[in-house]
Amino acid sequence: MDDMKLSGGVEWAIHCCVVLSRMDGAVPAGKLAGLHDVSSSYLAKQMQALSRGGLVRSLQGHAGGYVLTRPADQISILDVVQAVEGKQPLFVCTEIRQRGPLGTPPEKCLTHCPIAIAMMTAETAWRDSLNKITIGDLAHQVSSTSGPETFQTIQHWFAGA
Amino acid sequence: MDDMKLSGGVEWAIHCCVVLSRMDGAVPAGKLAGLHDVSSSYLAKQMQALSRGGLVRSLQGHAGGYVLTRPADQISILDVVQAVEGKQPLFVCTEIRQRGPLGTPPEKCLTHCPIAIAMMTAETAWRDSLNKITIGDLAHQVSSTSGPETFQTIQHWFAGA
DNA sequence: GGAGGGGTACTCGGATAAGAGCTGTCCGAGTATCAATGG
DNA sequence: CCATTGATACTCGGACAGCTCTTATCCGAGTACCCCTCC
Repeated sequence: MDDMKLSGGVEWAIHCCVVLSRMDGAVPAGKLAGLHDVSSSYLAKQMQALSRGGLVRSLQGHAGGYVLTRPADQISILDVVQAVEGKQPLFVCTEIRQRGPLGTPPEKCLTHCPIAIAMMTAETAWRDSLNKITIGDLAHQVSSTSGPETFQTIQHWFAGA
Repeated sequence: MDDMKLSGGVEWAIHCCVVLSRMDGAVPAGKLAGLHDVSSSYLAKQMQALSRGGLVRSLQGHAGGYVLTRPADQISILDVVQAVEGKQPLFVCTEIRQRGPLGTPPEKCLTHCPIAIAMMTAETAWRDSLNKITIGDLAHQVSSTSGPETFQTIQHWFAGA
Protein backbone atom coordinates (compact mmCIF):
# COMPACT_ATOMS: atom_id res chain seq x y z
CA MET A 1 0.00 0.00 0.00
CA ASP A 2 2.88 2.39 0.69
CA ASP A 3 5.56 1.39 -1.76
CA MET A 4 5.93 1.78 -5.47
CA LYS A 5 4.07 -0.47 -7.84
CA LEU A 6 6.95 -0.83 -10.27
CA SER A 7 9.89 -3.09 -9.46
CA GLY A 8 12.80 -1.33 -7.87
CA GLY A 9 14.98 -3.01 -10.50
CA VAL A 10 13.57 -0.64 -13.10
CA GLU A 11 15.54 2.25 -11.68
CA TRP A 12 18.74 0.21 -11.68
CA ALA A 13 18.18 -0.95 -15.24
CA ILE A 14 17.67 2.57 -16.58
CA HIS A 15 20.77 3.89 -14.82
CA CYS A 16 22.78 0.98 -16.20
CA CYS A 17 21.57 1.64 -19.74
CA VAL A 18 22.52 5.30 -19.44
CA VAL A 19 26.00 4.41 -18.26
CA LEU A 20 26.38 1.74 -20.92
CA SER A 21 25.46 4.23 -23.64
CA ARG A 22 28.56 6.29 -22.92
CA MET A 23 31.07 3.49 -22.39
CA ASP A 24 33.47 2.03 -24.93
CA GLY A 25 33.44 -1.74 -24.83
CA ALA A 26 31.53 -4.19 -22.69
CA VAL A 27 30.90 -3.71 -18.96
CA PRO A 28 30.24 -6.73 -16.72
CA ALA A 29 27.29 -6.70 -14.35
CA GLY A 30 29.56 -6.90 -11.33
CA LYS A 31 31.18 -3.55 -12.08
CA LEU A 32 27.83 -1.89 -12.71
CA ALA A 33 26.71 -3.18 -9.33
CA GLY A 34 29.86 -1.90 -7.65
CA LEU A 35 29.44 1.51 -9.22
CA HIS A 36 25.92 1.91 -7.87
CA ASP A 37 26.59 -0.03 -4.66
CA VAL A 38 23.76 -2.48 -5.17
CA SER A 39 23.46 -6.24 -4.97
CA SER A 40 25.56 -7.76 -7.72
CA SER A 41 23.49 -10.93 -7.96
CA TYR A 42 20.20 -9.13 -8.16
CA LEU A 43 21.32 -6.59 -10.70
CA ALA A 44 22.48 -9.54 -12.79
CA LYS A 45 18.84 -10.61 -12.84
CA GLN A 46 17.76 -7.28 -14.27
CA MET A 47 20.48 -7.38 -16.91
CA GLN A 48 19.28 -10.83 -17.92
CA ALA A 49 15.83 -9.36 -18.41
CA LEU A 50 17.30 -6.63 -20.60
CA SER A 51 19.17 -9.28 -22.56
CA ARG A 52 15.99 -11.33 -23.05
CA GLY A 53 14.26 -8.17 -24.21
CA GLY A 54 16.91 -7.62 -26.85
CA LEU A 55 18.10 -4.28 -25.47
CA VAL A 56 21.60 -5.39 -24.56
CA ARG A 57 23.91 -8.03 -25.94
CA SER A 58 25.91 -10.18 -23.57
CA LEU A 59 29.54 -10.98 -24.28
CA GLN A 60 30.92 -13.91 -22.37
CA GLY A 61 34.51 -14.67 -21.58
CA HIS A 62 37.44 -12.83 -20.09
CA ALA A 63 36.71 -9.28 -21.23
CA GLY A 64 32.97 -9.82 -21.60
CA GLY A 65 30.03 -7.91 -20.24
CA TYR A 66 27.01 -6.06 -21.60
CA VAL A 67 26.72 -3.73 -24.58
CA LEU A 68 23.72 -1.89 -25.96
CA THR A 69 22.43 -3.47 -29.14
CA ARG A 70 21.13 -0.19 -30.58
CA PRO A 71 22.18 3.46 -30.50
CA ALA A 72 21.00 5.12 -27.28
CA ASP A 73 18.72 7.43 -29.26
CA GLN A 74 16.75 4.42 -30.41
CA ILE A 75 16.11 3.03 -26.92
CA SER A 76 13.22 4.58 -25.02
CA ILE A 77 12.54 4.34 -21.32
CA LEU A 78 9.42 2.40 -22.21
CA ASP A 79 11.58 -0.29 -23.79
CA VAL A 80 13.52 -0.68 -20.56
CA VAL A 81 10.42 -0.68 -18.37
CA GLN A 82 8.72 -3.29 -20.52
CA ALA A 83 11.83 -5.48 -20.64
CA VAL A 84 12.10 -5.53 -16.85
CA GLU A 85 8.46 -5.40 -15.81
CA GLY A 86 6.89 -7.28 -18.67
CA LYS A 87 4.44 -5.98 -21.24
CA GLN A 88 1.39 -6.75 -19.14
CA PRO A 89 -0.74 -3.63 -18.67
CA LEU A 90 -1.11 -1.98 -15.26
CA PHE A 91 -4.84 -2.60 -15.29
CA VAL A 92 -6.48 -5.79 -16.51
CA CYS A 93 -10.23 -5.90 -17.09
CA THR A 94 -11.67 -9.14 -15.72
CA GLU A 95 -15.08 -8.52 -17.29
CA ILE A 96 -16.99 -8.56 -14.04
CA ARG A 97 -19.91 -7.03 -15.91
CA GLN A 98 -20.45 -10.53 -17.32
CA ARG A 99 -20.48 -12.11 -13.88
CA GLY A 100 -23.18 -12.36 -11.28
CA PRO A 101 -26.92 -12.95 -11.56
CA LEU A 102 -27.42 -9.83 -13.70
CA GLY A 103 -24.28 -10.28 -15.77
CA THR A 104 -24.43 -8.98 -19.30
CA PRO A 105 -24.32 -11.99 -21.65
CA PRO A 106 -21.18 -12.16 -23.83
CA GLU A 107 -23.16 -11.77 -27.06
CA LYS A 108 -24.32 -8.32 -25.90
CA CYS A 109 -20.80 -7.16 -25.03
CA LEU A 110 -20.07 -5.73 -28.45
CA THR A 111 -17.95 -2.89 -27.11
CA HIS A 112 -15.30 -2.92 -24.44
CA CYS A 113 -16.19 -2.11 -20.86
CA PRO A 114 -16.12 1.70 -20.46
CA ILE A 115 -13.99 1.33 -17.36
CA ALA A 116 -11.41 -0.71 -19.22
CA ILE A 117 -11.36 1.87 -22.01
CA ALA A 118 -10.73 4.70 -19.56
CA MET A 119 -7.93 2.82 -17.83
CA MET A 120 -6.37 1.82 -21.12
CA THR A 121 -6.49 5.40 -22.39
CA ALA A 122 -4.64 6.61 -19.31
CA GLU A 123 -2.12 3.84 -19.65
CA THR A 124 -1.53 4.74 -23.27
CA ALA A 125 -0.81 8.32 -22.22
CA TRP A 126 1.72 6.98 -19.73
CA ARG A 127 3.39 4.79 -22.32
CA ASP A 128 3.48 7.56 -24.92
CA SER A 129 5.21 9.83 -22.44
CA LEU A 130 7.78 7.19 -21.59
CA ASN A 131 8.29 6.44 -25.26
CA LYS A 132 9.27 10.03 -26.01
CA ILE A 133 12.35 9.97 -23.76
CA THR A 134 15.35 7.97 -24.90
CA ILE A 135 18.41 6.74 -23.07
CA GLY A 136 20.39 9.20 -25.20
CA ASP A 137 18.32 12.10 -23.89
CA LEU A 138 18.94 11.02 -20.32
CA ALA A 139 22.68 10.65 -20.88
CA HIS A 140 22.75 14.16 -22.31
CA GLN A 141 20.90 15.54 -19.31
CA VAL A 142 23.22 13.77 -16.90
CA SER A 143 26.17 15.33 -18.68
CA SER A 144 24.57 18.74 -18.37
CA THR A 145 23.66 18.50 -14.71
CA SER A 146 26.43 16.40 -13.21
CA GLY A 147 29.22 17.68 -15.46
CA PRO A 148 30.62 16.52 -18.79
CA GLU A 149 33.46 14.60 -17.14
CA THR A 150 31.07 12.30 -15.28
CA PHE A 151 31.08 9.43 -17.75
CA GLN A 152 34.80 9.69 -18.35
CA THR A 153 35.42 9.34 -14.63
CA ILE A 154 33.21 6.28 -14.58
CA GLN A 155 35.06 4.70 -17.47
CA HIS A 156 38.36 5.24 -15.70
CA TRP A 157 36.93 3.71 -12.55
CA PHE A 158 35.79 0.68 -14.52
CA ALA A 159 39.28 0.24 -15.93
CA GLY A 160 40.85 0.58 -12.47
CA ALA A 161 38.60 -1.50 -10.26
CA MET B 1 5.84 -10.44 -13.80
CA ASP B 2 2.68 -11.44 -15.68
CA ASP B 3 -0.12 -9.89 -13.71
CA MET B 4 -1.35 -6.37 -13.37
CA LYS B 5 0.48 -3.95 -11.14
CA LEU B 6 -2.68 -2.36 -9.76
CA SER B 7 -4.72 -4.17 -7.16
CA GLY B 8 -7.58 -6.18 -8.56
CA GLY B 9 -9.79 -4.41 -6.06
CA VAL B 10 -9.56 -1.23 -8.12
CA GLU B 11 -11.83 -2.66 -10.77
CA TRP B 12 -14.36 -3.75 -8.17
CA ALA B 13 -14.28 -0.35 -6.48
CA ILE B 14 -14.93 1.54 -9.70
CA HIS B 15 -17.81 -0.71 -10.69
CA CYS B 16 -19.32 -0.29 -7.24
CA CYS B 17 -19.05 3.49 -7.44
CA VAL B 18 -20.77 3.50 -10.81
CA VAL B 19 -23.61 1.37 -9.49
CA LEU B 20 -23.89 3.46 -6.34
CA SER B 21 -24.18 6.63 -8.39
CA ARG B 22 -27.47 5.49 -9.89
CA MET B 23 -29.06 3.95 -6.81
CA ASP B 24 -31.51 5.59 -4.44
CA GLY B 25 -30.55 4.98 -0.85
CA ALA B 26 -27.73 3.05 0.72
CA VAL B 27 -26.48 -0.30 -0.59
CA PRO B 28 -24.67 -2.74 1.75
CA ALA B 29 -21.38 -4.27 0.68
CA GLY B 30 -22.84 -7.75 0.74
CA LYS B 31 -25.34 -6.95 -2.01
CA LEU B 32 -22.69 -5.29 -4.15
CA ALA B 33 -20.61 -8.46 -3.79
CA GLY B 34 -23.56 -10.65 -4.71
CA LEU B 35 -24.31 -8.54 -7.76
CA HIS B 36 -20.78 -8.93 -9.12
CA ASP B 37 -20.27 -12.46 -7.74
CA VAL B 38 -17.10 -11.61 -5.84
CA SER B 39 -15.88 -12.25 -2.34
CA SER B 40 -18.10 -10.37 0.08
CA SER B 41 -15.44 -10.05 2.74
CA TYR B 42 -12.78 -8.80 0.41
CA LEU B 43 -14.98 -6.26 -1.31
CA ALA B 44 -15.82 -4.98 2.16
CA LYS B 45 -12.14 -4.15 2.51
CA GLN B 46 -12.19 -2.06 -0.66
CA MET B 47 -15.30 -0.22 0.48
CA GLN B 48 -13.57 0.57 3.75
CA ALA B 49 -10.73 2.10 1.75
CA LEU B 50 -13.24 4.21 -0.16
CA SER B 51 -14.78 5.25 3.12
CA ARG B 52 -11.39 6.22 4.56
CA GLY B 53 -10.72 8.20 1.39
CA GLY B 54 -13.92 10.16 1.91
CA LEU B 55 -15.55 9.00 -1.33
CA VAL B 56 -18.41 7.12 0.26
CA ARG B 57 -20.26 7.49 3.53
CA SER B 58 -21.16 4.41 5.54
CA LEU B 59 -24.54 4.07 7.17
CA GLN B 60 -24.79 1.47 9.84
CA GLY B 61 -27.84 -0.31 11.12
CA HIS B 62 -30.73 -2.19 9.63
CA ALA B 63 -31.16 -0.35 6.32
CA GLY B 64 -27.55 0.83 6.19
CA GLY B 65 -24.91 0.52 3.51
CA TYR B 66 -22.78 2.84 1.41
CA VAL B 67 -23.69 6.11 -0.31
CA LEU B 68 -21.56 8.43 -2.41
CA THR B 69 -20.62 11.59 -0.54
CA ARG B 70 -20.45 13.74 -3.68
CA PRO B 71 -22.29 13.92 -7.00
CA ALA B 72 -20.91 11.37 -9.45
CA ASP B 73 -19.72 14.15 -11.73
CA GLN B 74 -17.35 15.31 -9.01
CA ILE B 75 -15.69 11.92 -8.48
CA SER B 76 -12.93 11.03 -10.91
CA ILE B 77 -11.46 7.61 -11.53
CA LEU B 78 -8.22 8.93 -10.10
CA ASP B 79 -9.97 9.56 -6.79
CA VAL B 80 -11.04 5.93 -6.65
CA VAL B 81 -7.64 4.58 -7.67
CA GLN B 82 -5.85 6.68 -5.09
CA ALA B 83 -8.32 5.76 -2.37
CA VAL B 84 -7.78 2.04 -2.97
CA GLU B 85 -4.14 1.94 -4.02
CA GLY B 86 -2.80 4.83 -1.99
CA LYS B 87 -1.30 8.05 -3.24
CA GLN B 88 2.22 6.65 -3.49
CA PRO B 89 3.64 7.11 -7.00
CA LEU B 90 4.27 4.15 -9.29
CA PHE B 91 7.98 4.94 -9.44
CA VAL B 92 10.05 6.06 -6.48
CA CYS B 93 13.54 7.47 -7.04
CA THR B 94 15.97 6.05 -4.50
CA GLU B 95 18.74 8.45 -5.49
CA ILE B 96 21.21 5.78 -6.46
CA ARG B 97 23.24 8.47 -8.18
CA GLN B 98 24.34 9.46 -4.67
CA ARG B 99 25.45 5.94 -3.83
CA GLY B 100 28.60 4.04 -4.66
CA PRO B 101 32.22 5.14 -4.82
CA LEU B 102 31.52 7.77 -7.49
CA GLY B 103 28.21 8.91 -6.01
CA THR B 104 27.34 12.53 -6.59
CA PRO B 105 27.50 14.35 -3.24
CA PRO B 106 24.13 15.66 -1.99
CA GLU B 107 25.26 19.29 -2.16
CA LYS B 108 25.75 18.94 -5.93
CA CYS B 109 22.30 17.42 -6.49
CA LEU B 110 20.57 20.72 -7.04
CA THR B 111 18.13 19.36 -9.59
CA HIS B 112 16.13 16.15 -9.54
CA CYS B 113 17.51 13.04 -11.19
CA PRO B 114 16.60 13.18 -14.91
CA ILE B 115 15.29 9.65 -14.70
CA ALA B 116 12.96 10.54 -11.85
CA ILE B 117 11.74 13.57 -13.78
CA ALA B 118 10.94 11.46 -16.84
CA MET B 119 9.08 8.89 -14.80
CA MET B 120 7.19 11.53 -12.89
CA THR B 121 6.19 13.29 -16.10
CA ALA B 122 4.75 10.07 -17.49
CA GLU B 123 2.95 9.41 -14.26
CA THR B 124 1.45 12.88 -14.31
CA ALA B 125 0.12 12.21 -17.82
CA TRP B 126 -1.47 9.03 -16.50
CA ARG B 127 -3.07 10.81 -13.57
CA ASP B 128 -4.32 13.67 -15.73
CA SER B 129 -6.01 11.22 -18.04
CA LEU B 130 -7.67 9.41 -15.14
CA ASN B 131 -8.72 12.72 -13.64
CA LYS B 132 -10.66 13.68 -16.75
CA ILE B 133 -13.12 10.78 -16.51
CA THR B 134 -15.74 10.86 -13.77
CA ILE B 135 -17.96 8.19 -12.33
CA GLY B 136 -20.85 10.10 -13.88
CA ASP B 137 -19.32 9.75 -17.33
CA LEU B 138 -18.92 6.02 -16.85
CA ALA B 139 -22.49 5.60 -15.65
CA HIS B 140 -23.69 7.45 -18.72
CA GLN B 141 -21.64 5.22 -21.01
CA VAL B 142 -22.92 2.09 -19.31
CA SER B 143 -26.47 3.29 -19.88
CA SER B 144 -25.70 3.88 -23.54
CA THR B 145 -24.01 0.55 -24.20
CA SER B 146 -25.85 -1.85 -21.92
CA GLY B 147 -29.25 -0.24 -22.16
CA PRO B 148 -31.01 2.46 -20.11
CA GLU B 149 -32.89 -0.10 -18.02
CA THR B 150 -29.67 -1.61 -16.63
CA PHE B 151 -29.53 0.35 -13.40
CA GLN B 152 -33.24 0.04 -12.80
CA THR B 153 -32.95 -3.73 -13.06
CA ILE B 154 -30.12 -3.67 -10.56
CA GLN B 155 -32.12 -1.57 -8.13
CA HIS B 156 -35.00 -4.02 -8.35
CA TRP B 157 -32.62 -6.90 -7.75
CA PHE B 158 -31.23 -5.16 -4.68
CA ALA B 159 -34.74 -4.73 -3.31
CA GLY B 160 -35.59 -8.35 -4.02
CA ALA B 161 -32.50 -10.24 -2.87
C1' DG C 1 -54.65 4.41 20.98
C1' DG C 2 -50.05 6.40 21.64
C1' DA C 3 -45.42 6.64 23.63
C1' DG C 4 -41.48 4.52 25.59
C1' DG C 5 -38.18 0.80 26.19
C1' DG C 6 -35.87 -3.33 25.16
C1' DG C 7 -34.57 -6.94 21.98
C1' DT C 8 -33.04 -8.23 17.55
C1' DA C 9 -31.03 -8.37 13.27
C1' DC C 10 -28.40 -6.09 10.26
C1' DT C 11 -24.50 -3.07 9.14
C1' DC C 12 -19.57 -1.58 9.12
C1' DG C 13 -14.71 -1.81 10.91
C1' DG C 14 -10.48 -3.67 12.10
C1' DA C 15 -7.68 -7.64 13.40
C1' DT C 16 -6.28 -12.20 11.67
C1' DA C 17 -4.37 -16.30 8.30
C1' DA C 18 -2.90 -18.25 3.44
C1' DG C 19 -0.82 -17.40 -1.27
C1' DA C 20 1.82 -15.03 -4.78
C1' DG C 21 5.35 -12.12 -6.33
C1' DC C 22 9.39 -9.31 -5.54
C1' DT C 23 14.06 -9.30 -3.40
C1' DG C 24 18.27 -11.40 -2.79
C1' DT C 25 21.60 -15.39 -3.46
C1' DC C 26 24.00 -19.26 -5.22
C1' DC C 27 26.43 -22.39 -8.39
C1' DG C 28 26.98 -24.49 -13.15
C1' DA C 29 27.73 -23.68 -18.55
C1' DG C 30 30.38 -21.29 -21.81
C1' DT C 31 34.16 -18.52 -23.84
C1' DA C 32 38.08 -15.28 -24.76
C1' DT C 33 42.55 -14.65 -22.92
C1' DC C 34 47.05 -16.10 -21.84
C1' DA C 35 50.97 -18.97 -21.49
C1' DA C 36 53.54 -22.77 -22.58
C1' DT C 37 55.14 -25.85 -26.03
C1' DG C 38 56.48 -27.69 -30.32
C1' DG C 39 57.70 -26.90 -35.18
C1' DC D 1 60.10 -16.60 -34.47
C1' DC D 2 55.22 -18.30 -35.21
C1' DA D 3 51.26 -21.46 -34.77
C1' DT D 4 48.89 -24.70 -31.91
C1' DT D 5 47.03 -26.39 -27.80
C1' DG D 6 45.76 -26.59 -23.25
C1' DA D 7 44.77 -24.51 -18.82
C1' DT D 8 42.79 -20.67 -16.62
C1' DA D 9 40.00 -17.14 -15.05
C1' DC D 10 36.32 -14.50 -15.98
C1' DT D 11 31.68 -13.90 -17.85
C1' DC D 12 26.62 -14.85 -18.25
C1' DG D 13 22.47 -17.79 -17.37
C1' DG D 14 19.14 -20.15 -14.88
C1' DA D 15 17.75 -22.59 -10.52
C1' DC D 16 17.13 -21.88 -5.38
C1' DA D 17 15.42 -19.60 -0.49
C1' DG D 18 13.51 -15.34 2.48
C1' DC D 19 10.31 -11.79 2.95
C1' DT D 20 6.84 -8.30 1.95
C1' DC D 21 2.51 -7.40 -0.01
C1' DT D 22 -1.85 -8.77 -2.07
C1' DT D 23 -5.76 -11.78 -1.47
C1' DA D 24 -9.13 -13.79 1.33
C1' DT D 25 -11.57 -14.45 5.76
C1' DC D 26 -13.48 -13.98 10.27
C1' DC D 27 -15.55 -12.01 14.38
C1' DG D 28 -16.51 -7.92 17.43
C1' DA D 29 -18.54 -2.86 17.85
C1' DG D 30 -22.26 -0.06 16.73
C1' DT D 31 -26.88 1.34 15.08
C1' DA D 32 -31.61 1.56 13.12
C1' DC D 33 -35.74 -0.96 13.05
C1' DC D 34 -39.48 -3.53 15.17
C1' DC D 35 -42.33 -5.31 18.64
C1' DC D 36 -43.97 -5.54 23.15
C1' DT D 37 -45.39 -3.31 27.19
C1' DC D 38 -47.23 0.28 29.83
C1' DC D 39 -49.88 4.50 30.40
